[in-house]
Amino acid sequence: MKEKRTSLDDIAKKVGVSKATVSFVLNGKGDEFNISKEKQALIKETANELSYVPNFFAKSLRQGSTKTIWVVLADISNAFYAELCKTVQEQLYEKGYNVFIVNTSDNKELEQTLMRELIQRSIDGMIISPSNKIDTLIPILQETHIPVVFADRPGDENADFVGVDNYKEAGSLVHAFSKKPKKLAILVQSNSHVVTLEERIRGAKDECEKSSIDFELVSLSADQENANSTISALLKNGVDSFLALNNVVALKTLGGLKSCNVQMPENIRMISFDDSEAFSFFEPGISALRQPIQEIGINSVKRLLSRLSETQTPGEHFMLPCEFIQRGSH
Amino acid sequence: MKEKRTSLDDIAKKVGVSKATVSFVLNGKGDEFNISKEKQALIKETANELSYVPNFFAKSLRQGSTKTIWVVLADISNAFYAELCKTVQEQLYEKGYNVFIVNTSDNKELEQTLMRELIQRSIDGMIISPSNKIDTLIPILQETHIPVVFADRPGDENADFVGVDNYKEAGSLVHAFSKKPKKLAILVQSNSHVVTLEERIRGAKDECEKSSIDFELVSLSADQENANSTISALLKNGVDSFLALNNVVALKTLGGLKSCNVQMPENIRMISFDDSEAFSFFEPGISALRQPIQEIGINSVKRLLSRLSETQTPGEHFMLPCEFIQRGSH
DNA sequence: TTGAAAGCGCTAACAT
DNA sequence: ATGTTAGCGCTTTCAA
Repeated sequence: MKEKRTSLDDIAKKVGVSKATVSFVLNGKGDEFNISKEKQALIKETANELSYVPNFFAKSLRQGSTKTIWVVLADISNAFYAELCKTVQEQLYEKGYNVFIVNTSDNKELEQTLMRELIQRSIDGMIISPSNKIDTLIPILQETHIPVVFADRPGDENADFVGVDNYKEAGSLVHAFSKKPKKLAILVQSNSHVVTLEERIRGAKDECEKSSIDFELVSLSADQENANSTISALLKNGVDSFLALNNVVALKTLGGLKSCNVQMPENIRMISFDDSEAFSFFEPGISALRQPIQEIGINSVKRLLSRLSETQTPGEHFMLPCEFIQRGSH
Repeated sequence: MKEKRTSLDDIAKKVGVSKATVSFVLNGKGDEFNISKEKQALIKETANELSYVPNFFAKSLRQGSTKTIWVVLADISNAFYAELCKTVQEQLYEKGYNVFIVNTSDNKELEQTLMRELIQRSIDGMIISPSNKIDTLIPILQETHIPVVFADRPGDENADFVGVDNYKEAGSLVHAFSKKPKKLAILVQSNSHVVTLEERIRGAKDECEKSSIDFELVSLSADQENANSTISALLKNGVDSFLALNNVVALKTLGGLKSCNVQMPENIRMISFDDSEAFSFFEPGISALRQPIQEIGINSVKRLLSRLSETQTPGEHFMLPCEFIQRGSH
């Protein structure tokens, strides 16, 4: 089966020259080494004939470098990350890099294995949204000197980061409702314990306390039926404003609200942290905070590339502003 | 800066043994080769101390194999593909494979470059949803004997394929409306020319003709304003049933319908080919054909793995059934 | 104008 | 029980 790939040597033998000559020609250095036009043509032709493909590993082993960047994310099925890595991919491709996306499914163990692989493969750089607490990653990352940019979820102080100020933005949303909330429900998913969400919670809470707004922090079940009854209970309990802290929760909240048949925005108001394509098609449209996903991607790449050239700059944190999209639900 | 990584030899020298011994120990074959416990411990310790990380390229070059699979997709920001590659990733990870996702952004040139890279890196296998017409890909793929499974979008007759029967499924949707359409609008995006969509169009058209249903094939602009006026014109034109041929178009259609303030499903009905998380939260819920994304993923992996072991089976096409989700819009 | 040969880091067959 | 050595396929210096 494995009818061995053609190697440089095969071509050399067939043409009757040395490996070196073939290597020169195939790497476009034929003229530089004054190899005769005819010989060059012959070599190229033969390479084609034998459908020669250089061995990437041999090449990498020899030269040490690979034009490869990894993008490591927790959950690619989340629209936010999908959009992010699409942008990153496009940016990097323009610069001649291969980019591989690796989905960790929020599997911390996998993430760590991956970090080791990263070093093994001596890739050029990495953009990551870590699901691990950073402390477990940093030591691994420090063994290597490969540039890493954290996107969306921050690393530590000394690491580059591009994202938004979740604390501040969440806080500001508390004041975005058209009527001051009598009672505000701050909604999250039951399982997730990521930094970004924790920051948003903290931001919303602090702001409520500062402005003496009555609030309740609520975990919504993954099951829609359960979520519905939670929402229903909240309504009975006097909640008139809903702040969903990410797009997944927002959709669940919306479902719950719909099942309770509320008047929005007259009696009940809601805002989502994270926008979604579908939000503008609801009646009323769902007002949402849009994160500058593309800008996050673009800036992550920009930062990575500058890291790739000048090695010794200290880590920087880039906080990009969000935009509040007013639709009708708030 | 590049303070050279520690190699096997460094450890060997420090401990005072040979490279081979170190290699054995570090690969867990210490006992097999009867290397003394103390020496083993010492070697491992030293490796740790020097924070040794094996060189992936050297290893691959030597052994020929990499436990690596590529998943190549046209557009990762499409929920369908995002879900698909999440499933694939999880399945493959369980089997001990590294999976890299590559997003081509429907860039055909990039896709071809990638195919070459694929061969260069002698990865173990690939799952792909091609954006190129297959004829340009097949010759490249045939140069190698690396197993490839086509998911969602088929390759040629001899290649493995896992997906759905777009022709048949689209046809059946024509009959799924609660009232026989007076006039049916078949909606697509203005730009996309992918096989799957073409099949769906063909299926819907043929079925309309067979059942003498008046229909119109409509390209919806990417711009929502334009899309809205298109929809409005259709309504004026007597269209009472809308069949959106993928999730993107469905959302656009929905927006248009909403802007026209129609009564659904009394006067106007709509169905989407492709489900979306948000559909159940509209009023009425959007009835949709759900593709078995997870099953497509699972079966693609299953097929790839069997290809990986027994080499010489002929290509097979797996057509998985879809499920019609009745909500309220049809 | 071309070829020989060293060596990137690793594994495994073959010696001791 | 451990060391020696021959490559894997490629690039590149040095020699001819």
